[in-house]
Amino acid sequence: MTNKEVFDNILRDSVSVYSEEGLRVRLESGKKLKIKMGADPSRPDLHLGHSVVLRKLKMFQELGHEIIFVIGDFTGMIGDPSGKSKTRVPLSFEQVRKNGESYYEQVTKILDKEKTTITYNSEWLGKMSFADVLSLAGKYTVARILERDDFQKRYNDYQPIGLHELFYPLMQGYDSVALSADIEVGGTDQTFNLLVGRELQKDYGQESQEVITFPLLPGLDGVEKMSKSLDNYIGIDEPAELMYEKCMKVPDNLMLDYFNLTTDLKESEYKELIDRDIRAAHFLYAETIVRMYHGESAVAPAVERYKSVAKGGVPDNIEEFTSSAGTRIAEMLVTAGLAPSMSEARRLIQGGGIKIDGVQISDVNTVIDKTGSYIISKGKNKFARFNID
RNA sequence: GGGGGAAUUCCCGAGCGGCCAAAGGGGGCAGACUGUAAAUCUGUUGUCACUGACUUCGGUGGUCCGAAUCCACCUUCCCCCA
Repeated sequence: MTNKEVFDNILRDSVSVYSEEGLRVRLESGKKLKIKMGADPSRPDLHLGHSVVLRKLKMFQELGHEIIFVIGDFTGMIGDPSGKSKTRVPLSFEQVRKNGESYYEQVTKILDKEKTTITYNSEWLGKMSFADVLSLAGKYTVARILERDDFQKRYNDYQPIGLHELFYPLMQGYDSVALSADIEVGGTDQTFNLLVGRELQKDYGQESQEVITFPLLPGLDGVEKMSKSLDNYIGIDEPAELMYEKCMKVPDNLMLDYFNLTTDLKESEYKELIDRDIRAAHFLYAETIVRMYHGESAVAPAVERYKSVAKGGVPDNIEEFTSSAGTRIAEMLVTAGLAPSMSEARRLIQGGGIKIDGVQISDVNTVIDKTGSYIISKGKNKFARFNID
C-alpha cells in the first residue's frame, strides 16, 4: 500500500480524523511515525471489535511506522472507580505485566511483532510529583472536562463522579506527551480522550498528534458494542469451530458492517450477496474469519461441524466424562458443566431441553443404568459424552 | 457543618409485620416455529436430600410468637442549604 492508498482507506473507514490535512502531511513526510493506542490492562482478551482498529494499524506498519500500545496500568493499579462496576480489585504489578504480555501475544496475531511495542503508563505517570500533577491539571478546565459525554450523562443522572476520574482524560492525554505520539487511534468512544492528548501536546510544546477514530463494532446481540463482559463477542483466540458458529449468529442487519470492518474482502464480493442470500453471506463471512485467524486448514472442519449440528447431528470431538451406572442425569449435567446447579438441571429436564442419544427426557429422576457410551445434549448445540461403567 | 432521601434476587423496580424465595419489566436459559437468525408464542429464572427444608432483601445488633418490612448503630450513595 502507498501513502495515498492508506490515506484514502482511512478516510473511507474512519469515523473522524483530526485533522485530515495534518495526517496527510505526516504520512508524506517520510518520517517514521509513532502511532499510539491505549489498552485496557484488566481484560487482555481481544475480539473482533478490537480487530477493527488493529487491522488499520497493520496498514501503518506496512508503511514502516511504529505501533506503541500503552497499557493503562497506572489507573489499573489504583483501581478503576468507574460508576456502576463496583470498586474493581486493583491489579498487582505481576498481574499487569502478565496481562501486558498476553495482550502482546494476541495483538501480534494481527500485527507485525517487529514493529509493535508495549509500554506501561506507570513508567511516567508514577514518577510525577504533586507539583507536576497540578501543573497538568492547570492546563484544562472543569467545564471542558465535563464536556465529555459520559461525565455529562453521569452528572445529569446524579451519578457520582470521583474527583480523580476527572483526571483520566488528562492522564491518557499525558501519555501522548510522554511518548511524543504522532498519531493516536481508537474507537469513537475514545474521541474525547484522544483529543485531550492533542491539546496537551500543544501545551507541552509538542506538535499535536493526529487523531483517528474508528467505528465500534456492535456485538452479537445487535445492541451493545462488542465486549467480553457482555458475552456478545467473537474472540480472536477462540477455537475455529466456535468462531464459525458465532459468525453465523451475527444479526442479519449487521452483516454489512461486519464484512466492512473485520474482513479484507472487497465490497463487490459480499454486498450483492447479502441482499440476495443472507444465509450464504453468513457462510462466506464465517469461512473468511476462520481462515483469517486459523488458516485454511481449519475452515473445512468448522463448516462440517456446523452443518452436521445444524442437521441435528452430533459432532465428533465433544468433551468426554465418565460416570457410574445408576447416576441421575441431573447430576451428570452438573458434572459436564451443562448446568450450573442441580436445580437448574432439573428445570432443564422439566423444560424439555435435555436429550439422551437424541431422545428427549422429561423425568427429573431419570438414571442410566446400563453401561456404555451416551451422548447427553442440552438444547441444540451443547453436548457431552458419558461413558458409564 | 446542617437538613432530607435511598440501599431488594443478573439489571431495573414493586413490596412497608405473617398469605414473600419476594409482583412487573429487561436480560438469560429451554420448548414451538426457523436459517443453530430475527420476530412471535410457551415454560423457566436462589440452593438442596425438591409435594419438604435451608439460605437471601447493604452490615451489625435489637423488638416481636413472627422482620425485606419496626428500632439503634454502622457503611455507601443521592439531593437541598452552607
